[in-house]
Amino acid sequence: MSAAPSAVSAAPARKIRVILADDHPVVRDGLAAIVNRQPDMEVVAEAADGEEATELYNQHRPDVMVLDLRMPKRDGVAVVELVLASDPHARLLVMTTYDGDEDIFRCLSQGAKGYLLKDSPRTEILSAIRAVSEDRPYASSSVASKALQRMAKPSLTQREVGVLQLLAEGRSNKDIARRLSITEGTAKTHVKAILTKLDAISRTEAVAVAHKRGLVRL
Amino acid sequence: MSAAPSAVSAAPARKIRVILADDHPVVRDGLAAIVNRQPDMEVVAEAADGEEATELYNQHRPDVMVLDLRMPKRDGVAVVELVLASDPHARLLVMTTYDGDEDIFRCLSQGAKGYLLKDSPRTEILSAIRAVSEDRPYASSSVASKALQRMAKPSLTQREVGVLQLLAEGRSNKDIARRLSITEGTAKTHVKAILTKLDAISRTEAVAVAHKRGLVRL
DNA sequence: CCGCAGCTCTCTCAAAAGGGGTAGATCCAC
DNA sequence: GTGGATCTACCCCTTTTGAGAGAGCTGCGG
Repeated sequence: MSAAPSAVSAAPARKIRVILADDHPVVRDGLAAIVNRQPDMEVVAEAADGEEATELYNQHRPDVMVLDLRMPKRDGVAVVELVLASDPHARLLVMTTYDGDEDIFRCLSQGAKGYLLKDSPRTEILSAIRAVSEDRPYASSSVASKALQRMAKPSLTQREVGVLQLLAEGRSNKDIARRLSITEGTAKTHVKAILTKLDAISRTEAVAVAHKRGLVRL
Repeated sequence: MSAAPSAVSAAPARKIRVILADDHPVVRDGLAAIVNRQPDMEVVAEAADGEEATELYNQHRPDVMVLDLRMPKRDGVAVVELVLASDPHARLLVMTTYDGDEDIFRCLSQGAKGYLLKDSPRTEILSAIRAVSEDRPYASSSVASKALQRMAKPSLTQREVGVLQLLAEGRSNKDIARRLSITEGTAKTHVKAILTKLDAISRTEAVAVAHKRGLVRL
């Protein structure tokens, strides 16, 4: 970044170099088509999974990497972590299908510069890439509002997330206790805390809420 | 189709006319890029929702329509039904993100010619389109095996599906009974049947199984 | 006409879940 | 070091759930 920081405004000479990381070939092609249609952008590499994404980032050091949140081998959160560890100035744009995925916040708090929904219109995708390439943060409007809502709501502790995961698999309190090596009473205490925090009446409702918020995986 | 049925093998003159229907612009662009790269295919229209898909089909009468299963306004199942009602020879290729979505089977049994996962490689997508355009059925290998598994397993009755939906929302038996205007006892009977058929011990586990199998929506 | 599947309703009983409160042990931050 | 959050564990009590077993009613197909 000391080598060529000269991004003088009226200089369309240097294109925004983009890496795409998504496990769906169709999505990669679609993004590539959209990006390459722009005179000031170019796709320099494509990754089909998280490992590849990390490697290709280090090989190419692009201006922006567009990252799917859910990928084989290494998910978006892990890629963000690894890439930023090796390049603290990396500009990462995280993309996901699901609105309300809890992992978005994990990515953003770890330093991803932007967040985008997969069903966004082309113009929004391009705005996001431009914003992130200039180191400006970008978030879908729907996410900005969710972020606020989320702040208001109490977050689950680590233990509670663990219990919730088992809850979502349909385990009983007794079963949860056995798996976590705690007493059934303690398991019930955690479940009660989860119900309160998620504002649910029953464990089943808690699981429904957790799915909606992307707190657990399918 | 009586006008020009002459699809003599060595006649690359007439291209396979394709309509794409998907609510994600990125996916449409990706599919369009893949299809238009082929010398013997062309995209003649794109739809962003189910209503548009139905209209455009009737306007263009393409050789193949590639349909996303989940779309705004009208989902894949409904589009398949409507299109086949107006054109019983329509060749429809249904596409979805989720493996194991129960609706696939509904589409196929209603007459969709093929099924495809969104994360399929390009070659598979093209094979599927070619197969369907020639009126040959096509299904991802993973689906073929699921179809068999599914046959073996007991299917839920209409009522049970309704109860399961409420179950997945976290409703209690009493609540389910009220909403369906039946007694709590009857609700319990249905729930018990669901537990038996899904091979679950608790209602929460039943919901987990239902999610895995795509029996309920988020 | 009979049988079967689906939906409804009833009953009993044991187990699980949920709501309330209390409290000791850590660990971390102010 | 005091306070707060977290994890652990326990108490009592009510409600809900799940298992088992019947039984009446419909509508459809053999």
